[in-house]
Amino acid sequence: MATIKDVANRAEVSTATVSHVINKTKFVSQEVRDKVLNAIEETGYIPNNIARSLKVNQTKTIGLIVAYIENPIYSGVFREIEKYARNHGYSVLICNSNDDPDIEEEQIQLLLTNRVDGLIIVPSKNSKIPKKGLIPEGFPVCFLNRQLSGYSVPSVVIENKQASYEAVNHLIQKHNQKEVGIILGERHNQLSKERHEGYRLALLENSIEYNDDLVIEGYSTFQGGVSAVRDLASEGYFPDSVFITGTTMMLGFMFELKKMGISCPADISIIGFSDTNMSPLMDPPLSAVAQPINKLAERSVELLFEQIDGAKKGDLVEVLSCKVNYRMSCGCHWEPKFSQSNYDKFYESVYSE
Amino acid sequence: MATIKDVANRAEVSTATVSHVINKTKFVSQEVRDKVLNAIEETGYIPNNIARSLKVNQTKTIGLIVAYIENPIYSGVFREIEKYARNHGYSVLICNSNDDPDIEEEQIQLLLTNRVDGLIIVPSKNSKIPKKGLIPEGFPVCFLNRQLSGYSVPSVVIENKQASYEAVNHLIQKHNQKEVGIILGERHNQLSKERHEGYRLALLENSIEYNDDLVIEGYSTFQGGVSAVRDLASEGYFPDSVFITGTTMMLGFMFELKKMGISCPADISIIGFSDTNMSPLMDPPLSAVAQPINKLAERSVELLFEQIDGAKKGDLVEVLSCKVNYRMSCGCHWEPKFSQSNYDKFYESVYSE
DNA sequence: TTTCATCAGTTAAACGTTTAACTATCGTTC
DNA sequence: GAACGATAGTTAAACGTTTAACTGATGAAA
Repeated sequence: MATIKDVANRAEVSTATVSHVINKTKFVSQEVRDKVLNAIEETGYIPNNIARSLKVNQTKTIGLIVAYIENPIYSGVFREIEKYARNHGYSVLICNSNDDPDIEEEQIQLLLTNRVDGLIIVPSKNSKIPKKGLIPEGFPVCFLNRQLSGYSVPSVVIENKQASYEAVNHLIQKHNQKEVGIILGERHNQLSKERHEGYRLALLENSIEYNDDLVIEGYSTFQGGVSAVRDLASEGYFPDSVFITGTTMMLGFMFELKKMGISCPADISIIGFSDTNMSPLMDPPLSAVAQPINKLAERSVELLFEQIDGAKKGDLVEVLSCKVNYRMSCGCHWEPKFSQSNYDKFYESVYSE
Repeated sequence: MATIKDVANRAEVSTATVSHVINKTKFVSQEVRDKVLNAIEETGYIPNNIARSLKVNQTKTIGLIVAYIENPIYSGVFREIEKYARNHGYSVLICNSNDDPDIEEEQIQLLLTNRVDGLIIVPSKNSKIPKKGLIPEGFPVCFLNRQLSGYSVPSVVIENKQASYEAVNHLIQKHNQKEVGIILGERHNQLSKERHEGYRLALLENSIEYNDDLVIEGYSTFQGGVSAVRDLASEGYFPDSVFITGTTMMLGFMFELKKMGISCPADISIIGFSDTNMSPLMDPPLSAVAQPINKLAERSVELLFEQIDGAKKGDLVEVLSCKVNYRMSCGCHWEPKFSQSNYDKFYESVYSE
């Protein structure tokens, strides 16, 4: 493969001149420039970014580690991060940790060894990233969507409590629901705690007594959603509405509901967490909390870039608020209007094969 | 950041020795090795893969360009490719072309400049990758899922005709359907042509007359699926079954069906293309053609590695057969059995937040 | 005519590794 | 004790760039 030397020889100039025309770092006369450009054309020269990176000590690459690339949230986040990064002249090296702390650690190693300029990490659930030793002091890092305490690393997360409050409050105020249940993943989990808090707050503000029987752990599984329906039914009374804090559980819940002949939203109102592109197509179209994918991506990259540019961010936590999309599963009126919406465009492109 | 020199100084050995203990390329006495290992520990040395790549002239990185990372097929393919690559000591740089030929070209440039050792490309729909000039002669490349003719590049694709034949034949033979429709994307499109062929073959073999009124273009859109229902209904007769060759169209079709009060599978049997993890959760659980994601990923990486190791592959086309998963939408009997299946595991992990 | 700034290009060191070629030491063997 | 092979480490060039420092030519000002 041709090098800058080959180009220089062919154009009968020095490598410095070639470098300068490529990078526009110094004025080069039209005549010489043309010679160089021709030589590049003729030799099929492709600049070697590896050599460049070595010399300038930066790779213009950022590393991204996500738990599951197949989660629409993360594939969306990746798409946005990559777009944003590319617009700023950066590439992204992405790794899939499978939520495995060991793989996660290995991947951090790998990315550091490849000298990425910064790291955006969705920490794995049982992350054991050492507080020091693995990642050099002061290295640009940003946590995404999940925060880890005790690190001097900024994170950008979503406002779980507010989202939960909003959804539950909506059920109470707009649909006059008095018995609202909530299906959490695992109660002790940080995310669940925050969502639980928002739930309690909404009850409190509407002077509804808290009833722990209506709080169910679904362990984020389909089966958990199925069981939740049974649990609620066996309590003798069935709540008139429920806020389900996970997509999997929601699917299980809906599935079992249908099986038992309980109709939504007639018999029970539902709001889910994590609005996806499937939501409007469900039966009934699902009302759900939408995570601000774009903002999540944008802010994390920005926080990273600021660090790359030298700013210290400490353990700053940036909290992004969520929007709840109300469709039919909570009892709202909603029209699909697919023809004018962008669903079509989305599906056409994304699911076209 | 510490370099190999710092380590060498601290351990009071040469850089060559340090290199040898890191890479295990030469015997080093226990005593010296320990000194080096300690020095590495003490200096917090992280090997610089950039420098290494420059020297050994390979980056142990492969480039992957997909059309849409959010398409579950491609995020799945990516996950598998990354896993497979990592097991062979390779990283993967992935780019999202958005099916835009210009972005695609730019990204190929970028990856080449970053000296990836090989390239796996899902060509964009209107790909204008130049036959020569952009990618150096003999550079390891593999096309994935879509093939481009006229290039000396191997590809791995799925057997569309066979899949289509199988699905349609199933409708005819198992469910005794005489009028089977097919919804294609665009008729002139290569994929559609192949699927169309499989459809015709199935009819022919079962001595059913071909009727062009039952072949509908849905342009791979949700709206196209909606229209297809209306078109078929307006023909006066409604087919008893239909093979829908795209997820988006299938969603639109199902949506409109429900709206018109046509029941599936009682009134109409449906088989879709592209089985996803949503299929079993649909109402009714969807029968669909499943693309062999793992094989697709594995074979493409293998083909690439063989080229990296020096083999010439020409324009070899590797065709992978698909499996049709028969659930309820075609009229088959099917039991969810979620508790024992791996759906739960999948959803638990992937959609947990 | 001298001085000196500007211009357009060159020289060569440096980035952090790898690795072929080399060296010094120590046993063996005859 | 000479010759030699094995062992364990070192030396230094090379990979393909960038870029500070340098050079030589040109022309304007004093």
